[in-house]
Amino acid sequence: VARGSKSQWAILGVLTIKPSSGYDIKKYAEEVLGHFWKESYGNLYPVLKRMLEAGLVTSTTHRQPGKPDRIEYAITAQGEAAFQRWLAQPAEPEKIRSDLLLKLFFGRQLPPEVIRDHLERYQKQQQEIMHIFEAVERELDDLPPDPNLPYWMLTLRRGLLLTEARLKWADESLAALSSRTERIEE
Amino acid sequence: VARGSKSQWAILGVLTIKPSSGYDIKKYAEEVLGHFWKESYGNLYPVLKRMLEAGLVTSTTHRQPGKPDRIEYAITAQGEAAFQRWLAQPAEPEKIRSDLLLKLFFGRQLPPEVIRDHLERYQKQQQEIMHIFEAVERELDDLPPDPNLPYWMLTLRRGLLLTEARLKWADESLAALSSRTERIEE
DNA sequence: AAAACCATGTAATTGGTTACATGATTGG
DNA sequence: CCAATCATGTAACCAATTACATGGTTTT
Repeated sequence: VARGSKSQWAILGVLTIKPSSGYDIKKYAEEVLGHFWKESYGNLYPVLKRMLEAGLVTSTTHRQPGKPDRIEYAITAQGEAAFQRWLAQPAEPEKIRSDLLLKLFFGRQLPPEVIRDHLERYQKQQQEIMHIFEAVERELDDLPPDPNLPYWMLTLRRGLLLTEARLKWADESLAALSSRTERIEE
Repeated sequence: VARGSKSQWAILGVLTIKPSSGYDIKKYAEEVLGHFWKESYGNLYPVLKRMLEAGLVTSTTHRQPGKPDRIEYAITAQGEAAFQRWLAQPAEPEKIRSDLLLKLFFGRQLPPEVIRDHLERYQKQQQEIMHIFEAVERELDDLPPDPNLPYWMLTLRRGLLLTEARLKWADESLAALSSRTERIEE
């Protein structure tokens, strides 16, 4: 039954909250899991089909005149068991491949202004992300008590702390860059 | 000429330092770029061949009796130009997909001990990584002056700051978990 | 004697992205 | 009236991993 599509687990996770269509799942992934998980339709729909065949989910089709059918998926007992097993297993380390770091590592071959551009662009991106996190934090604080809340907070906190660290790094890197180029221009 | 194999740029980068065999490049990637870049032989060798055809690199074969031939690649003027162009272009945002965060997000469905395991495993990993960074930092400090040094420091600092943040997160998450489970057992 | 290093490659598979195709409904 | 939302899917492509295949040399 098992086979390693990561997407599978994200999908099952969403379905433990409530039955959803492919569209719903994508939306949930974007809005809620967005800062540590991405899904694309081109992968989502085929994976859902395979999961259906594997008995991890069931589907019910709702006719909607004019619109395409809405296919709602729900997790099965088998799916729940599989999800539980996966949850308990050690997480795989993330694979890292950073375009930006690669460029900076070879940065000597680049004029300082371009390095500055790279860093400032990154800084701006991280600032935006930070604003989103802060907004989400306020939302969660205003939420009615929910047993899931502590776990959502966990992932949110990680986002906040990492983004903070990235901003700190960008700041200090820009500062270091300035002091170096000034010295050269003297 | 261009085409989007990320590996390509890492390879060209290494070759700007000195001509190398596939084996050398892999080693360099592991030892030096390791914390933000991974390469596998299964990708490296085919990509090198394509780059040869595209004129980005040249190759010279050294016969070694008994051993397989050693094929050394060097960057061409064309390769250098292409690398420069790539360096100056905005970096692509990293794609994020965190197994661990996904598990924690749905953590309510898991007994607290298992969550604790996840976090402690992560903590241990990050501690090890931290030790490596600290060792590298000392190495770089002892290095004879090199114009590349500031840029290497840049990437190292990022590793340090991010790992620090991850450790902080793990600590505070474990603490939060303890206080919650204690309350339940009272 | 075993482990680690040097050295290159192929084949199978996966896991996923992007672009394409279609089109009604709702909200500003 | 335009943009966004709802809604599903396929085809082409691709990058990259893993496992397999081979085998001598150096270090512990």
